[in-house]
Amino acid sequence: MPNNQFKKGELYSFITGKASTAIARRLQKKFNAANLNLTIEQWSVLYHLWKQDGISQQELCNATFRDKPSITRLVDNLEKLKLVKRVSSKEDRRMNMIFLTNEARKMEEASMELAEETLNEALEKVPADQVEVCKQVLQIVYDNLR
Amino acid sequence: MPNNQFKKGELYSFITGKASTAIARRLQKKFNAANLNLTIEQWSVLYHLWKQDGISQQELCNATFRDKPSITRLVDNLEKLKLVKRVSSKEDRRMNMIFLTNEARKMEEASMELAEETLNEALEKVPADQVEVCKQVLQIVYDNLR
DNA sequence: GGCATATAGTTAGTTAAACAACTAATCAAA
DNA sequence: TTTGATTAGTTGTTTAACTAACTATATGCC
Repeated sequence: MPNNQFKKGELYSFITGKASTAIARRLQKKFNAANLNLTIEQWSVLYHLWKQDGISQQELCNATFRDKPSITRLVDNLEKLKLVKRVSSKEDRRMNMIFLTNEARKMEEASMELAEETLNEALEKVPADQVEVCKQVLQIVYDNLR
Repeated sequence: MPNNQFKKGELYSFITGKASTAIARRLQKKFNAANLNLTIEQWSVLYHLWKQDGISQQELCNATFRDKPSITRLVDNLEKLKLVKRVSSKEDRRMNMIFLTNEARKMEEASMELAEETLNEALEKVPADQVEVCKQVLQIVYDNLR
């Protein structure tokens, strides 16, 4: 029984993701306090667009680990906020290429600073090598379940 | 700078909790396949009630790390499913004590088995000592942000 | 007793996730 | 070239999270 690492009563927080929920809530509060009118989910889409925009909604699905309806609605809301624009592709008219507006580009620096700040608060007093192990475990978990 | 453990580009999955999302989705699929008509959130409430029922909604808030409106609605839906009952306390009439029905008690064993199964799949190929480190890190993160 | 304050829970409104069913465009193969 | 399958994206429905505003009960203090 090589993998019975969880006895009853220990599995709750692993499944419910208490830690990542707490991180997301803290970051959301920082956004609100800084008058960054963004949800964490919207930020997670912009995060990938800041690295490269002009990608399709399907590529955003893969990058953000969300399904297509979720991305449709997130892009809807980001468009309402005038942070992105849908441009239908000329090569394949099924596809929408998603582009950032200048407004959205301006938000990158401030929001990324708040994200790093949040993670540093979250990881206070955790030795770097343990953080590394934790990251690796979470990556394996993700790969195991895909 | 003792805590700058995250360079840009590494923080995304920590914040978005990709791993715990994947675990929850896998467990939900197992519930559906087993005709357990339960959401993961409903299960997370039952999880605490199986340990002890007859507790207040506020105690459920603390146990499940949710706010009061969330618990109100979860209890609403669990009541519709006839899995719990609200009984207003005689000592303090503001409080609802939440009790399991027999129906709900019957679901404990099967659902907990599926939860353990899910975690074992998630943690396949992860050495037990690394799982331990990961759990400790996530606990510290949670404590740091409370 | 009466008033302020705190606590328990509910309601309303917005955003998002999951799933199923759908449209439209593309591609592949007979 | 037309038919069938695949891919990209949208829409509808249910469940849930978060905030703010609300009701009702309890408590503490004068």
